Amino acid sequence: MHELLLKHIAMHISLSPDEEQYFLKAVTLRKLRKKQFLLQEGDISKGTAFVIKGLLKVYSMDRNGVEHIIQFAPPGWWAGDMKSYKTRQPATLFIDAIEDTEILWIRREDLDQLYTQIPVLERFFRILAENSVINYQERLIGTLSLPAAERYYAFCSKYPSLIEQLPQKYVASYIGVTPEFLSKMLKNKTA
Amino acid sequence: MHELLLKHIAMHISLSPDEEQYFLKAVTLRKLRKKQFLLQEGDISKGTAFVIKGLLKVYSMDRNGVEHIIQFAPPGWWAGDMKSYKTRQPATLFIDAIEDTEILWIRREDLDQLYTQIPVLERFFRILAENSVINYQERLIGTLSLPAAERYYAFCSKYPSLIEQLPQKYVASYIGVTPEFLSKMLKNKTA
DNA sequence: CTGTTTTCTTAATCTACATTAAGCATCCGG
DNA sequence: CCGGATGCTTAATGTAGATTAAGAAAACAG
Repeated sequence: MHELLLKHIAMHISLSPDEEQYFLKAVTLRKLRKKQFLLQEGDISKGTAFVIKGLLKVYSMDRNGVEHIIQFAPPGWWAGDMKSYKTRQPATLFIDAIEDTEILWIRREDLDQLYTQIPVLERFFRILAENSVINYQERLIGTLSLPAAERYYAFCSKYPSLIEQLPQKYVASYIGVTPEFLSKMLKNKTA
Repeated sequence: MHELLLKHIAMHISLSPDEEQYFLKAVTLRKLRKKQFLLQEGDISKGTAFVIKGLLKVYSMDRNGVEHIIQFAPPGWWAGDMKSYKTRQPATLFIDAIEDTEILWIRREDLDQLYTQIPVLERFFRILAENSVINYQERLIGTLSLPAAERYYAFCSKYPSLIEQLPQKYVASYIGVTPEFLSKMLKNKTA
C-alpha cells in the first residue's frame, strides 16, 4: 500500500527500515470519491496529501467563478495548499478529486515532529520544494512569454499520460485559456 | 558586513555563534557594477547569491529578445537559477545588476558540505524554498486570473519600496505587459 | 556642459484570446 | 434504458493588451 511513497522518498534520501516504519506510522490512508473535496477555500489546511491512486486537481477560483488549475496530482505526487498549511490561515485554494482517488495523509503536527526525529526528512522536503520552485518558475515563464498553442504543446510533452486521461477543459484551465479557445486551436492544428 | 545574512537566518532557525562563524567562512563578498551579469543563459550556475546592497533582476529572454523578469532581489533576498544550480545544466535565466550591488556568494559544493556539518541549514533552506513556492503560486494565479491593472496594484502593495526605485519598464516586465501599455494604464488611472 | 543613450509617452492599428449563445454528443445514475 | 448532467464544438462579436513608430524628457558619460 505504501510502497509508492517509500520508493518516492528513496529517490532522494535513504531511510533505514526502522525509520521507514516510523515514518509510515504518521501516515493515514484516505479515499476520495470523484468530485469530493480534500480542501475548500476558507478551510485551514491541516496536512499534506501524497496521491497513490486516482487524480487530484489543485485550483483557485476567481471572482467570476472560473477555476484556474495550478496543479494536477496523479499517483506519486503531493498536493496541498502550502500557504494555509504553513501559516494556518484559511486556504485560498481548492483541492478535489477528478476521479476516485486514494491518498496518504500526513498531518502537520506529525510531520513537524518527524523533522526532529528523522532530520534527513528536512532534506527530502527541501528537495521537493526546490523542484517545485523550478516547476513554477518554468510555468510562469511560459505564461509570460509563450502563446497558448505552445503552452499546450509544452504540457503535452511534459505530461503525456495526463493528456489522455484528462477532460480537455481541465487542460484548458491549466494552460490558461477557455475551453472554447482550446477546442478551436486543436481543430485548426489538424486542418 | 554579514549581519544582514545572520539576521535573515535567525528569523527561521537558530545557529550557535560557532556555527554562524563556520557558515560565514563559506561565504564571499562580490561586487557587481550596474548592468553587470551575475549569470547568463548558457552558464552553469555554481552558487547562490544573497544580496546585501543594491538590486538584482532575474529574468528569461524570449525568442524575440524580450526580457521577462521573474524576480527582483533587493537586500535581504536570494537570487539564483535553481534549475541550473541543481542539475548543473546550462542556465536558462539571466541575472544582472540594476544598480551597483554587493552580494554574499555561496558555492554549491560548500553549501552541500555545510548541509551535513550544520544539518539545521537543511531546515532553513527548506523553509526558504517553501516560501518561494507560495510566492510563485500566487503570482501564477495572478497572471491567470487578474487583469493587468490589478497585477500592478498587487505589485505596488507587495513591494512598495521597489516601485519608487525601479524604472517603470521593469515593473511592466514583471507584471507581464509592455512598457507602452503600463504607461497608458497609469495615465488613465489618474485621469 | 553637450551629445548620446535610456526611459517614458502618445496614438494608430492589429491580434490573440474571451464572451456569448447555440446545438450536439456522451456519459452516468436511477 | 431513459433523462439530465457534463463535455465538446462552432461561430459571431467583443476587448485587453501587443505592435509600430514617433517624439519628448530625463539620465548619463566624456
